[in-house]
Amino acid sequence: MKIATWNVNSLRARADRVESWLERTDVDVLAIQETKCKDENFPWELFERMDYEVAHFGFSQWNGVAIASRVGLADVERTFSGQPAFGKGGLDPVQEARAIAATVGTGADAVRLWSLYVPNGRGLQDEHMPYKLQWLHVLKEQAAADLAADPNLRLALTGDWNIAPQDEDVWDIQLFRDQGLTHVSAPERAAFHAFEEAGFQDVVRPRHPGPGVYTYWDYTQLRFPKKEGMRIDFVLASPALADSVTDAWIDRDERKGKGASDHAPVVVDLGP
DNA sequence: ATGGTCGACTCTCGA
Repeated sequence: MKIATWNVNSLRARADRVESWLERTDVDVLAIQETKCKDENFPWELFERMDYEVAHFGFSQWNGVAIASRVGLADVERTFSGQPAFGKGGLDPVQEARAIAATVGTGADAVRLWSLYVPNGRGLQDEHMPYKLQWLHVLKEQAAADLAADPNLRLALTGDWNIAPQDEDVWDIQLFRDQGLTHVSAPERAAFHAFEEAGFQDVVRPRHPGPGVYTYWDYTQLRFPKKEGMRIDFVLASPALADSVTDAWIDRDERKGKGASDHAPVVVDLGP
């Protein structure tokens, strides 16, 4: 079973790309982030044509997450337990469409999989930053509790984490430091590492160590042709799931050409 | 062979 995660930056704008990518790569399960649509605008027919079941969680032009699977899609859950809502300036907090889960595969091969779009944070002093950190903290607590309840759990936390955990995960760490940019700060990295301390493993990095290995390149300033990217999309696997990984890679080629998302897909092969 | 934002949607914001 091959699983993948991909921030598509609008599913409608990327529909042709997603369809041809699914045909080409033969993945069984795709976790999607930034669908940027509500259900009524979702390209359901794309997945029907391809014989994938799909579950979507999106209610505006912002965020939006989905899971498509051709190996079963059960027990869909929208938002994780205790997921913080974002409230600003005294307005009512809004629960954003940033997390959806499903059980994919069957029998001993079944995987509980989350498609996650972690809040960006926007700025080190922005009110979105404590929201991001709290969001991650609660998710980690939930995932750790799930794992404690069943140490053999096959759990995949996949998506756009909006964190570069190591200095080599950005093209110029000094630039990020000098400009006080997000994604590399100590609190963000601590929030990410807490998942690793809880037993979850990045299953791509061991197979594709850096530097210079990225999953995202900004559209501006020729970042892609200049190889100036960030590694911010991850598949974190529980120990039992990590044990069954046979291969993992970043499909950098998908970032090429006109009409690409600014993120590349990340693919994990769990074997036959 | 990859090229100087892009996407949703309003007159701008989020990434």
